Amino acid sequence: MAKVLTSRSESYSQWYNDLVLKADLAENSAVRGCMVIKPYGYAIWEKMQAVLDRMFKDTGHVNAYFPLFIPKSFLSKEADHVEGFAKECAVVTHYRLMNSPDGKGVVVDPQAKLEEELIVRPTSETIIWNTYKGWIQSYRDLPILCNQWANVVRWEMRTRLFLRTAEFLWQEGHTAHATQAEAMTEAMTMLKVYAKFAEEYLAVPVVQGVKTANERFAGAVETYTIEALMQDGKALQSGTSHFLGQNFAKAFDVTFTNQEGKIDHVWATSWGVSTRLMGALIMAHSDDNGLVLPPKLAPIQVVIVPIYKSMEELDKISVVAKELVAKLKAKGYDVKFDDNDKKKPGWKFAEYELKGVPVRLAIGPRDLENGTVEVARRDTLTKEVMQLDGIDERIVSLLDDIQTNIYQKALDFRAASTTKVDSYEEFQKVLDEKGGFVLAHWDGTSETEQRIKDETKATIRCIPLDNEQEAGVCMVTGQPSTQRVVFARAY
RNA sequence: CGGGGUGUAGCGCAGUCCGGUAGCGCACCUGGUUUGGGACCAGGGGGUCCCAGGUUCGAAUCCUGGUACCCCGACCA
Repeated sequence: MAKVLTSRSESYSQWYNDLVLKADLAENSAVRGCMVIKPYGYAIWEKMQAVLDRMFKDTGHVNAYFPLFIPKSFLSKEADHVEGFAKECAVVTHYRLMNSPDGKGVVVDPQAKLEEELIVRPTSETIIWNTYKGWIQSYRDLPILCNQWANVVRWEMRTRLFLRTAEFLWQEGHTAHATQAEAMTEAMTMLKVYAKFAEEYLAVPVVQGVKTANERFAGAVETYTIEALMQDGKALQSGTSHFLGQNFAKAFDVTFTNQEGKIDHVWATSWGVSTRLMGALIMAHSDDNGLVLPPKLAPIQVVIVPIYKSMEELDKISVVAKELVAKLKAKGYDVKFDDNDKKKPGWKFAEYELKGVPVRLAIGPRDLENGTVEVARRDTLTKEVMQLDGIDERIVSLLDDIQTNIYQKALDFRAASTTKVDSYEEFQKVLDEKGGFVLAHWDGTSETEQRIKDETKATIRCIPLDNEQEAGVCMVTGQPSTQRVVFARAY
């Protein structure tokens, strides 16, 4: 088979770049740091959106939409928040262009300078809390459980398709509550939603945990995260849920009258996942032949390739194939019968492998004679001839098997890539030679965490929820510690 | 934002050192033979050589300045 991808062993990052481009997921655009998500890639994102949106609705949330632009003054109201985002904000300063005096093209009209500059949202807490102020008077107005699907802009210096782009798509939930406990429960609920989505749909096992102060979202009291492990041993933060306390309520003066008639600030959360999940999906499962997609999110779940010599043969195969397509579609699956006469079967096989289609069926003259069909599964690259009769039922269970199998594979990989260490020396050795999650004792200080980051490039990904308590000493300072935390080099 | 590399047909590249008016593979078009793992033969079309200046009789090639992408750092989801 012609090799179209750099192999993972040769260069993991090059493999990733090749794969995103060759599988037609996305490409770089004319705008620095911004990508074009191509139809095949966007179809995966749409499936993610559909599932997540359902999960949000099922947990009581509603969708709304807030402006792309945020008055500059809003951003500076919460001190930590502005500090966290100031360095990567795009700023709108003018609202009009004019013909260039030299006749070549257009220039910004200096007359059209904005009174107050507008920030292109890097996240929407500020504009939303400014809005919520008008929505909330009493505890009867609470909770507010809004989500928005939107694009945001963070002016990154170095970008990579899906993993870090200047503009990306995401959803951001913003909730307002009467009590601290309720807001905390909300942040947890959404973390669990993300974990469930990652594991059941992306087929990516995740560690749920809380971030350290160093890694916390700017403006949050606590940041909860789901951390996934990629095949190269690096961690990928795949979703975050923040307990914002009363920070934004105080910054935007959002108060309410509680049941006792007293005025209090509102409690808040925010939570989001982005097109970065595409990166997690790609890097968790795919191989040197191309994408491996979990059936639940694959745009095409089953493809049927006819093998034929004459048009008469194709016609006969089409009858069988179209019948099967109808059956599977009736069961809710996305099926494609590729009767394109311009491409040969071998080409199609390679192409659908590259694009990660979970199940490929081939039907040729031999199958018509024998009442069979060749079934190939993408995850294991194995083929089997099965009876055509009842094949739709077998495909349904096969798709389930594949979904389970790739999750199990990722889970096994994570187990094999998780190492407990008790000395700083061993820590560094494991990071360099093996990678993955490294569980170690830490004294709980930002100084030590920063030192480890400076010296090893590894960060604390999270302190797992329900973490096993275990007396020990910090591997760096020797100070007492009550539990191990998860370290890794990360994307 | 620092260091390095690369921009030549849709894609991947050679040509650049040593200046003389652009080539290879794949893809594309036409015809034929093919079709159970990226078919073959024959013919054909396609280029402001990243952009802007400069040097020169002449620039893909030399000089200056931009710009985009890739890799490695710093920053971040």
